[in-house]
Amino acid sequence: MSAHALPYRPHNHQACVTQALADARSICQQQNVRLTPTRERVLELIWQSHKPLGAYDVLAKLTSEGHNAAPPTVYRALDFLQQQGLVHRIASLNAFTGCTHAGEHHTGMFLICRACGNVLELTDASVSTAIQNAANAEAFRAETVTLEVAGLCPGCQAEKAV
Amino acid sequence: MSAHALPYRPHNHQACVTQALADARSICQQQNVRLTPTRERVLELIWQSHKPLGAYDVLAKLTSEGHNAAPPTVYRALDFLQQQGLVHRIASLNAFTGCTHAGEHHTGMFLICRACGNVLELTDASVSTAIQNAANAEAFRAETVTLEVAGLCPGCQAEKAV
DNA sequence: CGTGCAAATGTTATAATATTGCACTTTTTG
DNA sequence: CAAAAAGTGCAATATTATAACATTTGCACG
Repeated sequence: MSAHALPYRPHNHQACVTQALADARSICQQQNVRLTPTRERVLELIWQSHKPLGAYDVLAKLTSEGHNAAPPTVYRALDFLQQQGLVHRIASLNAFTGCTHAGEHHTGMFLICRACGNVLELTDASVSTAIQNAANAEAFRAETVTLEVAGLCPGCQAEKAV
Repeated sequence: MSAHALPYRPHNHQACVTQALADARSICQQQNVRLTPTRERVLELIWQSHKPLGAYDVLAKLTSEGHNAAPPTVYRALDFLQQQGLVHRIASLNAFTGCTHAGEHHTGMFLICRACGNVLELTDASVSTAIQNAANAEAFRAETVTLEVAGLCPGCQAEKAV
């Protein structure tokens, strides 16, 4: 098999950003919602790496750029982006990360490296199925799934081994 | 099959509490750690229902009892109880719930009813296996899993149908 | 084209959740 | 008993998130 998943190895990250922004524009146009400059800028900031960013990190970057921003500015933009499926909130970190499956219907599963902080978003049918089955067995109607796995990514396991 | 799981139907909840406290005493003794009065009282408060309680809810109850408590009082007790596997933190709610599998090694899965607020903790081998497999497929070493499913419990589905 | 409504943003304040640091007390241990 | 370790009290503060209301912008419709 080839190398590790993108977040875990060097890559032309600018391409990730460009792609994400292009997807976002296209999705918002399809949905007939407005990707305003603030929203687009927040999305771009979130995409600056594969490490989730806190709302106040985003805020700091905005204000350092001269944008006249307050917390609600950022939270509104993030709420919008979440609704459009362009970013995800990582509950265990109180932070936000760009969605790498924008436009697809999916329940994300997040692999969060506790060493480097990078996050890989996956969709795995057998995981989703198992969760649904477990919920069904209790007659529980599942609506939203939060699945976040913390551990060590391949690269950081290697470092530790040295 | 019999009725729904405990949290979702009327039951003698005092028995839950009593059992939880007895388990806690036994576990702490085995682990040779101290279940001090404050820690025990916090555990008991957490167990007052199957609805997760926020740290500040616990704090309010403590102070209303005349206990001279501040936020660290509660967070320390909760940290201790988590370390001993006696309570779980529900990341998506910023709240805490009593562990119904105390003493067992497990990765919990939580079914959280958005209507009544009750939480059911499950262990499901096929879910755990599927998650491990998905992580392994990315060469990711999984350590801790946060799995929280929001939706409607059986009782609240029925109410809605009326 | 303008006017009026809805969506988005600006602004101030505050709520809710969580941690730090230090002093002091209690428990354990040698 | 003395020293070390664990636990607690307490004040301050950090971090995350929302409420409330004024203002501006985009856009459909007359």
